[in-house]
Amino acid sequence: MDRFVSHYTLRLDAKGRVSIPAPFRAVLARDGFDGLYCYPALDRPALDAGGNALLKEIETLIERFAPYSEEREQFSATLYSTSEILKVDGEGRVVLSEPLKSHAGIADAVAFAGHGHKFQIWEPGRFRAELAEATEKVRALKKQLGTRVAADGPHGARE
Amino acid sequence: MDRFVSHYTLRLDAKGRVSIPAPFRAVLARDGFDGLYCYPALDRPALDAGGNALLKEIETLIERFAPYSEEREQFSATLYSTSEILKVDGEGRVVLSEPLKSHAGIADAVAFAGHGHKFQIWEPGRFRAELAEATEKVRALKKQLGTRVAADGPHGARE
DNA sequence: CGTGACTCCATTGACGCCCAAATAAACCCA
DNA sequence: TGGGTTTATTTGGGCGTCAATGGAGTCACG
Repeated sequence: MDRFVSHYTLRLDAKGRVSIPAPFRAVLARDGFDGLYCYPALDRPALDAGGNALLKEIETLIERFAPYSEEREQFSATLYSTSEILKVDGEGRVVLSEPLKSHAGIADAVAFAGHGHKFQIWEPGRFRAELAEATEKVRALKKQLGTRVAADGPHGARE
Repeated sequence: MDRFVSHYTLRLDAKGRVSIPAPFRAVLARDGFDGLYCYPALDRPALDAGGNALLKEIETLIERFAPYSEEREQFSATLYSTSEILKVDGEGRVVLSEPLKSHAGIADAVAFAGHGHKFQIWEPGRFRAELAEATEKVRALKKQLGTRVAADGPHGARE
């Protein structure tokens, strides 16, 4: 599989390290990126993380704007300067920097949530709330769409 | 990695030296440029810095104007004449000249901010302000993009 | 001879790297 | 199906290395 799927909650150790869930590591390995590309999500208290696939998405986003345009400069400045490439140790762990942790309100545990080509890192409590809210909205949307739009996933219950 | 990513704040020592962040040095080494190409950013109180990739970008920019045109002469005069090639000592440090420091308002510390193919050098306080402002604008822009994207794709719902 | 700049060396603190224990999951066989 | 075993993953800790910083020595130039 080459998609980040499901979610996992893990604890930080005394040195601030967290294991990236093994299934996610497998996806990253296939992606071929050395390290973990990570930055604060723009519109929510979470971190976006991934590998080359995520990097490519960012580039595509930036290239929507004309070269040398103010918008483009701001996009590349914001995204590149707030991004970090976290090193992954031999056991598959990373250390989140202070800015990253404070953006997401992370203290001693994190929730990893798959998003297909990338995944997000949340403070576990906030993630539960976000998930509940998002589920509500999706239900409403689905009702709007009327017909069966498939996929109300079977794996929501996991922790 | 061959891009300047993330940002770092470092202090100048009594002799006015600053270490270039190790990750940035690694990118420069791969780029193959001897020294650090540096000039005052045109439209903000910061310095643009980099290696061959930056030099190439400048050339491309100048070539957009017709040869011998007034604009071209002015561009090349401005960019090239205000540029400096800073020497990097054995420990990876540089000394910023007075004109450079005064353009950016730098006193005893600097912030290095990755921009992909180049990086910028800021007075730390100003950088924080600039980053906050740029992030705001990017949020707004992305919101616009998001609505547009949602109309044509299956994964618009997630952002 | 004085001034400044560059090179070289030393300190300190953080970080990456490696090895080991504990926990949890998957598996196999009776 | 249940028990026991094996494997994989997560967690903990110690040690070595590297990066950031400060200072001293050396050379070039005015």
